[in-house]
Amino acid sequence: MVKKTTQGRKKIEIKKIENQSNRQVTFSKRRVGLFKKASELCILSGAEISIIVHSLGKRVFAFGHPTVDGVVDRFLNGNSEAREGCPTVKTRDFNRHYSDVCKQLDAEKKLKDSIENTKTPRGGLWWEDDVDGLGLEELEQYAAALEELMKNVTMRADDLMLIQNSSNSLPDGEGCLAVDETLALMHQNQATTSPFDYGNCNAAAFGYGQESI
Amino acid sequence: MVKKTTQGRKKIEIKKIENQSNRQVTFSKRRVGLFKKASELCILSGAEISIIVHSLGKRVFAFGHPTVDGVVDRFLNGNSEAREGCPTVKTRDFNRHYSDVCKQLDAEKKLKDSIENTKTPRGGLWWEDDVDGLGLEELEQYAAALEELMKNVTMRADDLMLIQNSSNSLPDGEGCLAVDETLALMHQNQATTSPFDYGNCNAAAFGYGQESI
DNA sequence: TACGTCTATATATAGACGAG
DNA sequence: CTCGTCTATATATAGACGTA
Repeated sequence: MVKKTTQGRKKIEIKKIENQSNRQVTFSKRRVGLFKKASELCILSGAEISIIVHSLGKRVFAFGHPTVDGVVDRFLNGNSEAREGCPTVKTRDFNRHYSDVCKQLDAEKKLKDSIENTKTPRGGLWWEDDVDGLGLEELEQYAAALEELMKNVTMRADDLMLIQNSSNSLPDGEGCLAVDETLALMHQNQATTSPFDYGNCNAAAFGYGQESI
Repeated sequence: MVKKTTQGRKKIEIKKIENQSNRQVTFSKRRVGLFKKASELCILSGAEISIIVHSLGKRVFAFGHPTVDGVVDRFLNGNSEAREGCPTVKTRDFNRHYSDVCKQLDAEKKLKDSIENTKTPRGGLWWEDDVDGLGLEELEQYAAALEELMKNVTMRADDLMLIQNSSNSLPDGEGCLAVDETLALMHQNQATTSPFDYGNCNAAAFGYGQESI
């Protein structure tokens, strides 16, 4: 019987791996692990997750959850009228302009989605690897997803400003009531804080060299 | 000695947790775990990662690696001239328009960054929890980050289309050489495929109800 | 060089509780 | 309810190899 060659998993320090080869391997393995975790979280808790990983070199990996489409459509074409009547900030026309691009991308995306779905029996989830250089379709989808998130954020920011403004300039809130209701419906507030501390995160030294990762 | 109350970790099936309470708990725990993994991956492999998590209810959680700023500036103000001379698709003016918004957000973000950094000694990493309802500043930052990613994606897509176009309409690529060089420099191609299979991912049933998560 | 596989071990975490 | 803590176990994965 030969000597056991593997002593099992070794403990490693969480700091940049200097050995290029090891780093590449670890990156691959852990990326898979991360995506798997994300997948599980999605399924278990029903959350919507998007992960974008820029490797040092050039690769872009992305993970995302089920068609981020319906929400987009709702936001773009749906009940956005309720917000139209109120004095919003400059983000509004940005949103409007954004709609056009989204439309275009959505069109292409929808087309490509059918193709993608056929070759991804998993259906709900889509992952894209090595986006640049190959997947124009994936990029479209990826972009659309980001846009959706973006819009969400912008909208929320817009909302907050709106609230802020209304409470400042017109404390009575007359004429903006509808919006406030919409907001309350969209996201009922619930403040909590959860501080994190993942060790020496600041120790991450970035070197944007021409690595092969 | 009392009877052992915990039999340790139990195996669970990867499918949507029906029990609302359990789901919430699992969501929190696993989200932390996911972020930690991401953090480790960032540090170990020196990658740049952004994670956006939309919980079912309204919360938005985000994780991101060191200031996604420098890249933005480079993309916005920097060497984007090389691309100006070539026939690009409609995404160009979108980018331009986008710049304005980015500028504004960047301005506010930069201001808030200093504040944020003071209260986050980790420096490199930033996380935002419970964005809506509280952090207008965080929203700005979040939005800016998304925008950056968005721009990356759009740009890549743009590039791909450009390449595609040039190879279609002008196979010789005359006049677009500079761009191709830029592209090659930006991301030297390297095609690989890594298929994934994380079990029954399609089993994820989404219910966008008014849950408390 | 770049990945699957194979251990043995380092971690993540489901469930149960206790504190707000 | 919403979270930290505490086990005991389910997973992830660092190294080492075989393969393409």
